[in-house]
Amino acid sequence: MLDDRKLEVLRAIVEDYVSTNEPVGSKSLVDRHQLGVSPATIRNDMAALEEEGYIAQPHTSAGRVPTDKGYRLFVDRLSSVKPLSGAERRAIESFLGGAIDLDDVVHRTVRLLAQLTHQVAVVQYPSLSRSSVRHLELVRLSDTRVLVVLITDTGRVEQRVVDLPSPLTEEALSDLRGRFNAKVAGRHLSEATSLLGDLPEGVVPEVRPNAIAILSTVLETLVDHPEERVVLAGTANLARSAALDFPGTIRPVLEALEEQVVLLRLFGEVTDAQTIRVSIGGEILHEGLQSTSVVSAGYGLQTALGGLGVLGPMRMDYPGTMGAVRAVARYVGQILAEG
Amino acid sequence: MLDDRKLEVLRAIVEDYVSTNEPVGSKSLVDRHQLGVSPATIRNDMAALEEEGYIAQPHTSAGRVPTDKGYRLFVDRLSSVKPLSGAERRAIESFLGGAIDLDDVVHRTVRLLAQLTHQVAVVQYPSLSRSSVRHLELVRLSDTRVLVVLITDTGRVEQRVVDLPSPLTEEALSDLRGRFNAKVAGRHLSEATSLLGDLPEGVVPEVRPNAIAILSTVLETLVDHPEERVVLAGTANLARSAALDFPGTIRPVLEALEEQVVLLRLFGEVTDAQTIRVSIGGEILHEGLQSTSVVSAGYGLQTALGGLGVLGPMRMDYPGTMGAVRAVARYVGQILAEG
DNA sequence: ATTGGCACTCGGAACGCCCGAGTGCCAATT
DNA sequence: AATTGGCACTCGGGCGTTCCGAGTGCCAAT
Repeated sequence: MLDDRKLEVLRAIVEDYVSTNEPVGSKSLVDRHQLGVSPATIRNDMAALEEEGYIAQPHTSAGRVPTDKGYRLFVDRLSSVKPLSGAERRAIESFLGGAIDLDDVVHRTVRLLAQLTHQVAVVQYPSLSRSSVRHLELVRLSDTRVLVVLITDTGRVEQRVVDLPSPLTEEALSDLRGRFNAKVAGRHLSEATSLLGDLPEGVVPEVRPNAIAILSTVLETLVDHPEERVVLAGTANLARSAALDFPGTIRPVLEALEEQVVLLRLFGEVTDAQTIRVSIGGEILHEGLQSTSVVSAGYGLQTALGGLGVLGPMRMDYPGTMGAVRAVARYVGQILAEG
Repeated sequence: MLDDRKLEVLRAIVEDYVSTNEPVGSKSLVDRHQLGVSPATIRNDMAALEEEGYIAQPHTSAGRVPTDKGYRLFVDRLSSVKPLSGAERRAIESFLGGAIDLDDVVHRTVRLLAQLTHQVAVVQYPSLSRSSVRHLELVRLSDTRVLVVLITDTGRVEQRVVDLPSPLTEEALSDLRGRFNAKVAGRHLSEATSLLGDLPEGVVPEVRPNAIAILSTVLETLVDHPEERVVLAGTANLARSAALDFPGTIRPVLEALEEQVVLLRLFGEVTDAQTIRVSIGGEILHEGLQSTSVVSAGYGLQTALGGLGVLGPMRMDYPGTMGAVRAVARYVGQILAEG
């Protein structure tokens, strides 16, 4: 049904529409591309493409615009990820290289991504559940209050204050600290539940209630319900083409961006690193994001530590954006592995 | 020059314009307010107010709109901070009460503030320089790498990895940890520079280079150039009245909101808690924010730990917004003092 | 000092008009 | 069967015109 030329026409339509933001007609298509046929022929092809649902006209007597389905076909079969230029690669390297800690890495990454793609960038902190424990510190605040500080191999630091059922000496705390670290240091956080299960049994009876209190805080808040965090940048980029690309206002988009839950679903559901995912328009199951697209990837060495990517209007330079997201994801993976 | 009735007219203009978003004319003014005089009289007063620069007409034959100067007079002399309703107070209390750590307090606060005021909310993390040290932890990552973790009384946790000039044993590190904490625990971070200055002299010569390395990291990154952080929420609120309140697009506003430096200048320059500051339109020395206003306050017990507030269009409910900002700042101060 | 009267201004909504890009269809051509 | 030139048709959007009314400034009267 769709011969090569029709596909070529679709590609041309997508490319032209992305760059001009105007419905593209048969005449301008043959002018701007070497298709070797007349406008009338293109019109026939366009009618076929419209029949199949790849393109649509905003109104009669207007040019054609790609539909969700059209963009999807374009991304899947008509384009390839566009590698970054050498200058861009070097810029990424030097910009991310200067980071001093995890917060800094994440914030630099998100700003970089926003600047490279001219879209809204989102970066998830390395997921706690996929990190391992570097160190677990217990700090005595008072007789009956202890600060639990968990540090992961990716540099995340999580802390909670625990109110103890009974006073605890510095020595007993020291002992607990040793026991905890012996159990979990270097281990995956997801293993922690089983590893720590029998910990209270080892300590002397008087300390046991305190050990349990601390343990339950660690397990509940850090292991069972780990807090996932995301950071974003470049929201101003939405306003650039707002009137053109978003039906009424950009309000619903901004609202969606404020909901961590939504962002986590869009960018956090990654399992393997390296793969670039693209979600287009209606494929995104969120009301306010029906006219946006999301390009996301996991970062990390083999298993993904977290997700990152960008969100922008459907009318987006997919090859370029995918290239930028891929490149940034790779560098971030590297950097986190080193640090 | 400005008798009582003229001031009353100005107040009425501001109130009407804020609620209707339309230039207000002499006729509708006497209709909506009990001024006891005729439209013609009001017109004379308006001419005087315009002469003095408190109001302006968008174009001939239109109603009047308050100028920056008009809003300023309104805020300074014609309005008072509006206390929150009991329900609102209770909502704040219960919402902020559930926070589990500093991150949570800050994020809840900023969302709460955005929701109460329907504006963009900004909250600064407690400034490092105004916090005191709760604990300084040194974690040995390898023979020559140490992780420095600083925990403040407000719950902020800062961390840096230090590469050591020579290997360091666990015992030596323990010794250093003790010395550091003895010096600075409970002390103000701003005092740290002088307090820590002679620390290396106390340690055995072999460890001294390492002590200096750790010390310099602590001083440089945490004391001399402390990282100030801000969080924002409610950017979607900008889009609500975007077309009405912002000349072209909201883009420059969104851009300004992405610059930490700008936000810190607007919200971080607070010295005392409790005072509510209002900056209106042109008073804000930033290009993109000429048609916005900022309501900010410091939070903390007596000296401010940090700043918070909201940013919105100049056409804003100042009394209500100031009331919300004040109430939230107070609660946050309390909560941080407890935790 | 206040007020009613009055002429004047001007932005914006409503209307009609026309242009041109773009389409679909069809008969002719290869 | 695919391609093409020709042609009538559609319709959104730009443009000029008209019209309305809210609002103003000024002035003479109170």
